[in-house]
Amino acid sequence: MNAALHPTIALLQSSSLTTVVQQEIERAILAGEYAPGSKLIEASLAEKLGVSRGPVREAFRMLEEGGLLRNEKNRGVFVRDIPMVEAVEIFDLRAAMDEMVGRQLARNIKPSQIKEIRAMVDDMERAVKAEDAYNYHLLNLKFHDRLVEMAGNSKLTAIYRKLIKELSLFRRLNLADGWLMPISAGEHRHIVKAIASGDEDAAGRALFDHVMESKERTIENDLRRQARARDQEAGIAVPADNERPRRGNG
Amino acid sequence: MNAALHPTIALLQSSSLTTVVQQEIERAILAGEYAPGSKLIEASLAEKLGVSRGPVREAFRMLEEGGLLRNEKNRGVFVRDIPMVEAVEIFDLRAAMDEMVGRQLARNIKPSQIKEIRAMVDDMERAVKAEDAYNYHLLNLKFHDRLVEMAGNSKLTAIYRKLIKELSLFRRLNLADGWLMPISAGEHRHIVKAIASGDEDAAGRALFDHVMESKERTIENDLRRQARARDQEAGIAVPADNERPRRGNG
DNA sequence: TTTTTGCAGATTGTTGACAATCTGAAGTTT
DNA sequence: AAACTTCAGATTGTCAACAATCTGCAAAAA
Repeated sequence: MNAALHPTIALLQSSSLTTVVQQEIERAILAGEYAPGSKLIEASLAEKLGVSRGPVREAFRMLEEGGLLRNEKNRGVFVRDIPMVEAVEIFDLRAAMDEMVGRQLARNIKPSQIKEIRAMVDDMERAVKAEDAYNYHLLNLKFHDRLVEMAGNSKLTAIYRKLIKELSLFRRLNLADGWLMPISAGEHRHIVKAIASGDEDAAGRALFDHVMESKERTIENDLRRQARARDQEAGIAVPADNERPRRGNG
Repeated sequence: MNAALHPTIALLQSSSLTTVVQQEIERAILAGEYAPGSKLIEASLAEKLGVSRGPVREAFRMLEEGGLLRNEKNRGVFVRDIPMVEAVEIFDLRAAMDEMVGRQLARNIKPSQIKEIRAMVDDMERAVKAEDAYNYHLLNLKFHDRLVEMAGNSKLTAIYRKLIKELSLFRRLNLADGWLMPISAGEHRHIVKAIASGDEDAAGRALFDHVMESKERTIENDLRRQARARDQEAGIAVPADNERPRRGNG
């Protein structure tokens, strides 16, 4: 009888080799094991994972549609390298989505949820004091993800997460900006306060502005980085990136 | 050497059997040739399209990720049937996106573009006078698509189009509401006016409200429909014809 | 030297075959 | 009659082989 799906059963039903491969490749990419621009070879991956090329190809098509890979016919698939303009576009989109989230939460958030996100902000401030940039980064991702999730729009949540994944391919943000942590942390506290106050406009604006600030920081960071690269290029030869596709204009 | 990709060459480079199959299935679904909930059989489709099952499976994975198909392991893929709650979520998301579009256009739209969208509204009003609901529907889609496109955020455009496709699987909106055309048309004229005035808030609100109105109409439509179905069920047995592609109202 | 041409190996695109699983109907048992 | 079992046909999951295409290098030509 088809009774209430036991979790183990549900797991077996959903996981085919294709989905397992897809998840593993996605994990590896997001973990930085395959750098943006690098090429993924079907046969090698298939062998490494102990499957044939079929499931690998299917996983490639999923990740391609998901925005993590780029495919050039007869040449191969590459980890996508998000250009600056696209990162900016994503930030603008995120800002609109987060504004929507803020307004929604200001209207409907429950006391227990307020408590939860306050605790997250506390965790982040602890990370700031400990100057633990990496942990702060993780907590920051979790904080925003949780807010979106709390807004209760599953479609929004799904798309938001996709965007975050793509943005994580924009490695240039590098979060070397450790000195900005206190600013970001302060904004987070302000966001929570605005949400808790129930003021839709304030909460929406707080989140919108926060994302836009983040965007500006990223842009400045990138400009500095480019300048530094140009300076170096004047003296030393630029170390040619490995495995860059030639004909690519993604 | 690597001169400006001749269009024909670019076409051949991008089109593999997988992509062709993917586009054809997508076209068929959006044209209503496969009803939501109906099952797609790999072998049949492969034979019909004159290819083997491999490319069909790869296309399935792409369309699955794209939100048009649903996969159940060992059972097959089905055209997704968007439930009411998800349609509502999409409307809410669209509203936020369209608001963003409105604000952006109010700031940056060019005179030639204003002229263009004014012409589109004129076309729609002609369709209203002719009581041509189908054509109005197409023009309406085109109008909103063009606005989003003009906003100049390609990521936003891509996601917006995906959402519209999914929404089109929510057949229940039926656009039997021919009598609402004049209202919708009036809102369109108001949107253009707000954009042309350069008032960000007004333009954003005009588009936001327009989408929300559309959402409300869809909900009411669905409630009426459910009520009707319940009435019928009291007397006649409900014909449960799943799994049958129907030709009909496109 | 510089450019062109022509392989040989590597890699992707496609296919058909086989294995695993599901579906539904018949028959069997209770 | 209702529930359980069996089983054949249909369908999906996976694999390995073959075909088409690309890449890089070396020989030939300018």
